Amino acid sequence: MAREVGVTAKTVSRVLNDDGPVAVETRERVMAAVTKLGYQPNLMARNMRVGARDAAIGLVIPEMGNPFFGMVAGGIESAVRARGLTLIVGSSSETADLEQSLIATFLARRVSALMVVPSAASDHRHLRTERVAGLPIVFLDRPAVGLRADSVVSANREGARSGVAHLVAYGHRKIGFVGDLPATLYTRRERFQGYRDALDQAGLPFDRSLVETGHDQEAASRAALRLLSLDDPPTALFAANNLASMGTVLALSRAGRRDVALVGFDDLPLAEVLDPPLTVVAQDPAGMGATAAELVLSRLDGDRSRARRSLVPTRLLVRGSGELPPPR
Amino acid sequence: MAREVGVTAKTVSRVLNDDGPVAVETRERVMAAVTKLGYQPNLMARNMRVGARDAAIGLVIPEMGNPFFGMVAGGIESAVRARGLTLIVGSSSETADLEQSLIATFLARRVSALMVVPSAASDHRHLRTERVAGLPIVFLDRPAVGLRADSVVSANREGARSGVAHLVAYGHRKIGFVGDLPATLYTRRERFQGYRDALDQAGLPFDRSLVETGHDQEAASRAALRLLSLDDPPTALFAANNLASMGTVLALSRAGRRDVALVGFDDLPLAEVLDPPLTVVAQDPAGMGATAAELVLSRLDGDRSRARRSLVPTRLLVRGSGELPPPR
DNA sequence: TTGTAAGCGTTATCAA
DNA sequence: TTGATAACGCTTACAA
Repeated sequence: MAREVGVTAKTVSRVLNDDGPVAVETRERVMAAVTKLGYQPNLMARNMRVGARDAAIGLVIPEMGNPFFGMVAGGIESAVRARGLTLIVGSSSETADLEQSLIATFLARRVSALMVVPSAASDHRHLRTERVAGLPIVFLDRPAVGLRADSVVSANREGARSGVAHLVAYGHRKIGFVGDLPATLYTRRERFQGYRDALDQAGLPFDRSLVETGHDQEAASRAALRLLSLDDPPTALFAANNLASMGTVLALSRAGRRDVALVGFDDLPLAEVLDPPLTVVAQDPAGMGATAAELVLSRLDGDRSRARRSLVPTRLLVRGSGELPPPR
Repeated sequence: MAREVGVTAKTVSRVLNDDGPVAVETRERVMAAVTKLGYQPNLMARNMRVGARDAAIGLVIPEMGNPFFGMVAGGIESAVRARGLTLIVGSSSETADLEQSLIATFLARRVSALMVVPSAASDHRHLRTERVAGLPIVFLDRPAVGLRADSVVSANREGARSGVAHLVAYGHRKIGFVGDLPATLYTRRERFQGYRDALDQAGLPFDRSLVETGHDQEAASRAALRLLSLDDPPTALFAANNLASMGTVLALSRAGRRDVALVGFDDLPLAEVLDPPLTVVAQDPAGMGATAAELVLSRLDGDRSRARRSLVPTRLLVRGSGELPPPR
């Protein structure tokens, strides 16, 4: 395009890429034309010729609106920015179909790497070809299904165990579990295991009726209310994710109950201001993104070691709601 | 690539695009090879040949972690998904430089449209060329600077006015303003104007000492505390964005003050559970994203009418904190 | 210091 | 129904 202006064709390329030698006067004429025409070299053409992949990382998350994934994306982006990589994000609405088609789009686009927060029912066998071809693929928050691949997940089980053990340490012997759906979801299962671990370690019996489930804030709220209206209700609750926490807080607030202890998994913005302030097992979403990004970068740099699972530690933030003693 | 398998070259293209006539048997052989090799046509090459732009929309936001922008992105994405467009997101960290370089990357990538939440100090004159070339460009949350272009923004001024008028209606005559930084930011200025509008309409004097500022939650908290410790302190506060709201709530909670009325701009997740529940002027981030997306789509469909500014209405959510009367 | 030819993977055009 | 050829905008390799 800019070749109309000066006189040449590929000299422009030389100028723009600081490639071969260029006469000062030529360079200036070219640059002038470039700024005048607002010329932008076509990246697609360049990549195709060079055989390079698109300088982008494809990220699939279940839901854009969820701040947890927003912070994950933020962690990735800042870790990756220095390398000139941009982030392409798509949301799967937690469905396997959309996830697949997003991944297909990313692959057709020849992204440099793939990062996926798998939806509940998805399967990743079809990515084997790409994996062996050397495309960096990292799974976030939940591991891959049917594929050995890198993954970065929270210390869900240990975190949940510590949260529940905290309640046990304050004297609770009947502790309700408010989980999300579907119950087959990796994080849900792991955190549930942590809950059981804590009970086992304390020699407390597992009571199936103390487990309730809700897939959004309102449903979680109802789930918490069901637990509280049992004949022999729990004296403490453990909420297994941020929506469950919010729902449970809502339920307690509506019921005017300030006597029920509560520990939530995942931190909330105003946790400190609640009454009582909310004790949580905090995750580190930005750290998770950054860890995954570093893993991807090392893979791009040629690290071919075998797939690893990275565990991002959680932190118990003691604020009040988890330290309420059982009534007596 | 798949041409090794069958016998042909561009017949594959015919099959994959349902183009010319293809023998049933040929089609089957091709499809077989495609699935066997996991073949994905190279989108970059296709776009280059067809002269089409990349089927992606470039979105620049100031901060990934902020749920407000996450919801905006979500609104865009779902509105645009049906058209087969994907979303490319970059964050500018609220700096003009990064914003510019992100935009340049998107342009080099030949995105089909550009959506920008401008950072505070940026200027968009350089986008004129693209605009006149017909590239859809929409500014979100804040309008463009130095460029006539489509924009979709909240009804900041009217929303703020109604929030402050609400406080006035409950008898307050000294109302503090907790804003964010920089004070030159469009949303900040508009909401401040709304605040003044409400005072004017009520015949209340404007008092410069009742205006304080903080650029994050902690700073906003300190700002609120400064207002409360004035000799003649305000009986009500208006917080001009979500961070300011959270900081103010924090300050009131720490100071144990339940007697100060508060209206926040932008809703918060647990607003309902706070004590007192938080009255807010709610924005509609997902709606904002959807509106912007529809604007872009109509532009892509050839709508060349002149640039328009779309105002997304706000909604006053009455919950308690804004209805506290002044002490007497 | 600059130009020429070729080719990246795809599709439009025309011929077989 | 299929193939050959050229072209999209760029860069590599080599020649001028």
